[in-house]
Amino acid sequence: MAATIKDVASRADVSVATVSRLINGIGRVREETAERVRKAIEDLNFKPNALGRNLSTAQTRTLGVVIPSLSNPVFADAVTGISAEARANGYTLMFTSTDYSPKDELRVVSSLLEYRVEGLILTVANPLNNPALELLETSGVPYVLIYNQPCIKKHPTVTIDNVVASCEVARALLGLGHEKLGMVSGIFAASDRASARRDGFINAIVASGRSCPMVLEVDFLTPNLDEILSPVYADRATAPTALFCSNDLLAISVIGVLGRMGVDVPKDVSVIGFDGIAVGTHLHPTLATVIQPSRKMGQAATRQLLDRLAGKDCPDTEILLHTIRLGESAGPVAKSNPAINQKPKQRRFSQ
Amino acid sequence: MAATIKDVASRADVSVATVSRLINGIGRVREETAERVRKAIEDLNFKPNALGRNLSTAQTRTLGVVIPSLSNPVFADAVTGISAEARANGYTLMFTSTDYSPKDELRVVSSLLEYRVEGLILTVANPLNNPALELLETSGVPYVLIYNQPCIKKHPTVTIDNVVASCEVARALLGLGHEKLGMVSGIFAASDRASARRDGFINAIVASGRSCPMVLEVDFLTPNLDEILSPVYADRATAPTALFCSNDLLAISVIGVLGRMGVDVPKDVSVIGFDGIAVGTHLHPTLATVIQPSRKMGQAATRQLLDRLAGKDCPDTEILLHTIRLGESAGPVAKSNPAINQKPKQRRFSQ
DNA sequence: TTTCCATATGTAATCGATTACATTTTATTA
DNA sequence: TAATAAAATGTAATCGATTACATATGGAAA
Repeated sequence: MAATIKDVASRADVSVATVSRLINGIGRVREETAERVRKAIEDLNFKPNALGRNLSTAQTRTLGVVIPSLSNPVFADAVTGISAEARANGYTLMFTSTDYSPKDELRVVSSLLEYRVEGLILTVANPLNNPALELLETSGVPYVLIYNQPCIKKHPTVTIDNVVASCEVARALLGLGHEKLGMVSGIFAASDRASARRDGFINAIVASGRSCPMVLEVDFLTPNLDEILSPVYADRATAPTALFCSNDLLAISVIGVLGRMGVDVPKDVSVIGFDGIAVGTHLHPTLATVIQPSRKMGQAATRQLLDRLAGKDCPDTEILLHTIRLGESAGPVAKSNPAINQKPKQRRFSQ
Repeated sequence: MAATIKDVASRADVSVATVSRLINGIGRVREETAERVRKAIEDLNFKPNALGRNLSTAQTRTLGVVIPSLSNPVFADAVTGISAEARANGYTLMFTSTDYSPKDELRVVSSLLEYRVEGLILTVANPLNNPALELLETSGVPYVLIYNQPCIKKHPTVTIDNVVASCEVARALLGLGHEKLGMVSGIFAASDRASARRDGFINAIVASGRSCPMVLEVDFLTPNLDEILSPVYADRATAPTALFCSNDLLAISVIGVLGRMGVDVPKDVSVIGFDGIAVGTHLHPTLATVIQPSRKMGQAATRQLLDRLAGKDCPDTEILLHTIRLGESAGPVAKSNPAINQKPKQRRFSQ
């Protein structure tokens, strides 16, 4: 099949050692010989077999990436950062997505370990009592979590402070005069981020002396947002005038659904998301959000992983800075209350 | 470091052959012995080293994926499809993005070949005279293009018919009564898709006896859309009443920019995109577009690649069906032409 | 008990590189 | 020119699996 180093060696009439030395630029090779070898490589269209090399050197120069899904641009952005930083350092990625399934997490990590990735970057559903992470710990292969919340287990993590950011969101909305706040969130069980964002949001509101805001939990994969939001906004007098959504995609959907219900954003309701995905800046109105430096996060995680591989010791948790962007979708609360509209309504409270 | 098959063998007091047989379920092993070996594997936390296995079997069960960018959800969706189909067949992905740089294409393909991926799925900037594809051809490793246009070189390709789809877009817009059509496109040199979409669009219009529409080429990475669109829409009497954008992200940006310029979509101008990314359905107005079955495309490409690996022969070009979605962003041309720019008011659509 | 065969297990070559060490060739110096 | 150092190259073990083939073991049939 493909040419091997032996084929090259015999064609150039040298030993495999000489070919190897030339390929890797180690040791000296006479220019005359080198020329012969180069020609043989060219002629045979030889590419060194990374399997042989890796087996011999016990280095694969390969990193594993495990994320829930590429459908959310926030992960895609992180992977872009990881990919760039990895390639800049001569590493190739073995990539897998888990569709938010913990069972897949374990299977996938196990498979990556067999391929002897030198390290892994991952986002898991929940880092607490996570079998995949436990497997990683016993295996001794370095890894870094991104997006996940720091937890008691002290997994190496690069992330932002979701709780603080969500507090800031609450304060910003209160600062705009909103008194009736609400949160629309993805499933908490599937995401420690969503939980942290809820906690920060609620805490800030409660700390300000107000009562607990309405929290709507929606399954992001099959969103029937209409059904959930329309009863709430049937009575505008009691409905929230500002909604915090646990991620930008959700926020965009919420704005769309509200629009179709005749509720204008931001005139009637302010909406703010979380993530800072690029498309948000192009919308009209532009999306208010918490910007995570996703690409940089991927880069930083890769950087840290490479440092760990090099034996440097790194802080367990690396917190990157977020930014709040008060886009056009969030504005001051409307002065006057719209016409009263009474209808029985049902709400789903969480927590 | 990590336990090897030898460690397991000596701990279970058997030969490596027996361990190997047990792991792979080949041949017979006495239950009593099997139990000892299983225990040793458990005790040592042994994971077979894929490098050794692959070297010996000359199979890596690995596929390479090369795409321009994950920032466009259309590629992310395809990768999702690839990932799912690959995993279902026991394959792992080696993933790389090229940032639309042909130089990176070659480098990256070369690297994947060294890792001995069994096949590749890729989207390149331009399949004509592409060094990366030439390398692939001489190497004999099977590959399948996705999204790329079929060309003279007969590369195996899974795609939709961009030309036909764009013709349909033109006809649909004409059918809505629009006479002044325009196209906003990404750089043609960086994408054979963009070129094909332009060609189909223009051809259909010219074939209908009308003159060539306005075509605006914009650099997608640093979009100064305002500067390009505002002179055009300074004079509404001559400006296009319908814009075809070469992809959805661009269409979303265009709608945003128009909105900020006081031009309402779809009342003043209809906008239709291309790709069918998920977020488009959640916007208000929902995005009119050409839906590519991206996920399915990734799946089909993987399927075809596996078939090729299995020695089946496949058609060079596999064309999947697209769908035109006339979302709310495209509507009938306005009856009367506003002589003077007027500020848009609250929009309200039913259905 | 002996023979024979199926089953179970072991031995050692192999995959394609790297690399320590040995050996040969070339250049330098006296 | 011989002695010696430096440079160039070769030999063979090694990485961790698989697997063809050889051998050992045990039970059934003769």
